[in-house]
Amino acid sequence: MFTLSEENYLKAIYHLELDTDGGVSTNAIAEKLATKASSVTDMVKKLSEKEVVLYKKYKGVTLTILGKTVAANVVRKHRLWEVFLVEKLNFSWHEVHEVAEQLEHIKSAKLINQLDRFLGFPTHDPHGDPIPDKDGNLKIVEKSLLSTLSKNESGICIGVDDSSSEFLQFLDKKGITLGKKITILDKEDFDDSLSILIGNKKLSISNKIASNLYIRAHTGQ
Amino acid sequence: MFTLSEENYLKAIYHLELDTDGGVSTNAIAEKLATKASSVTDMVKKLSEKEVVLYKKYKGVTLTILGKTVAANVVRKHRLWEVFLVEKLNFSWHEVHEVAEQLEHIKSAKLINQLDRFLGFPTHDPHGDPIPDKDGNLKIVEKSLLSTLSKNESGICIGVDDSSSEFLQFLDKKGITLGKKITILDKEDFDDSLSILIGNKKLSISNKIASNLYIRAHTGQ
DNA sequence: TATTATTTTTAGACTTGTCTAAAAATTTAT
DNA sequence: ATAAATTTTTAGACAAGTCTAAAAATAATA
Repeated sequence: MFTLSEENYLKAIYHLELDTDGGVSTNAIAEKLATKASSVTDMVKKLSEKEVVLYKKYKGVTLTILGKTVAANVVRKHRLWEVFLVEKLNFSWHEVHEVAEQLEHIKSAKLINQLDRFLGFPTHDPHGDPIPDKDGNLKIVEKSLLSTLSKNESGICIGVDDSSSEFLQFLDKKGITLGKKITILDKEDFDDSLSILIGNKKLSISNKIASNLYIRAHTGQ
Repeated sequence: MFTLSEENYLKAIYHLELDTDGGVSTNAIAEKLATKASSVTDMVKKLSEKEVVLYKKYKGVTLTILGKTVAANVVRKHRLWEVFLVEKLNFSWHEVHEVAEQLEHIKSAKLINQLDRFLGFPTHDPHGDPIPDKDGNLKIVEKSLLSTLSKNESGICIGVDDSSSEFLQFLDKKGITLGKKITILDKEDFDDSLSILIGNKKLSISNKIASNLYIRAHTGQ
């Protein structure tokens, strides 16, 4: 069994490994968890003894198969609870993270399996991130940033890169939600801003926004 | 804000105060929490400084108004989650306690208010215990033990005293559930066992069982 | 390659909540 | 009312997880 703190470290390493090649550095973990490098070293030794990470001094850490499974399970719980909060308890997508951070540590296999069933076995959380299955595997969807599309191309909005509360609230205000079709009407060379069609509305969005929205390719019109 | 441990102490004292006159003793708290008296003394001092209990050395503790509010809120959360687990996730009433012990410590006012609404503002948990309202008040129902009824009297089963997993599973097996009408057909002087009518079934139950079932008076036939 | 800068680890300390063993207070019984 | 038994508190220790400051290893730069 793992403590709350251990689970948080495993989750952080799990997320960091996704966009790092080679081991995850002590400092990267420290920054992600808002803690000190010395604390990370201590914990990483503990996790290494528990055989959930591989650790070589000064060389960073990687998750073992076991560690990856544990971490994916925490992520699974986090995302299922987010779905619950949004679908059943009328939370907005920018309100769920803080509460899900607590709920993800509740220990009960039956609870999470029944919750999964109750929610209709969802595959993605409210931010468009995939929900790992019971074995920790997640279905990869080929996705691209909205900013990489060309004029007249279109796609379905499937997720966000930056999931800060401010950004999510901004999207709410503009009416940009998951599942909507977005078409590039025009690209402005001057500042890389975009003119897009979403639903039946025309919007102008900055490149910064477009670089934080994920799109699934959408063939046909 | 209170730590998980502090909340558990407050909840224990809250429950113990209900059937104690005068302060709650150190040993009673220690027994309830399966800890040592010396640990209780330490914690009680801490709680006293936080002004949630009144504490006089060697004289036991009582909750302050603030302490009672905090404790009642933890109990409220525990019981609402129990309702959720049984009504929405198909848990049996003997499976809910352990999970609710974890869920009761999740901190989010919105979460618990929305959960309350989602469940239809229930007044009692699956064991028949009342759910405190937002201010910590609970509606008292005049209830009596089944064992105190006389021959030919009847009432509605509204709760259990002993909520151990074994007892609850026993009740499941016998078909004794909350809300059912129970009529005393006969009382056996020899061993104080009872012959009862529940639904359209006749059952013979021991005095021990009858002393753990709460009944609300039921006028009329 | 030698030196500087950065990253990582070690060493020692602190907090929370717990424990054991012994001392002090209270209660019970003779 | 004094002695014995019980309860409660104190004193000191320990584990988990964190921190600061200093040392060691690695990486970057001249």
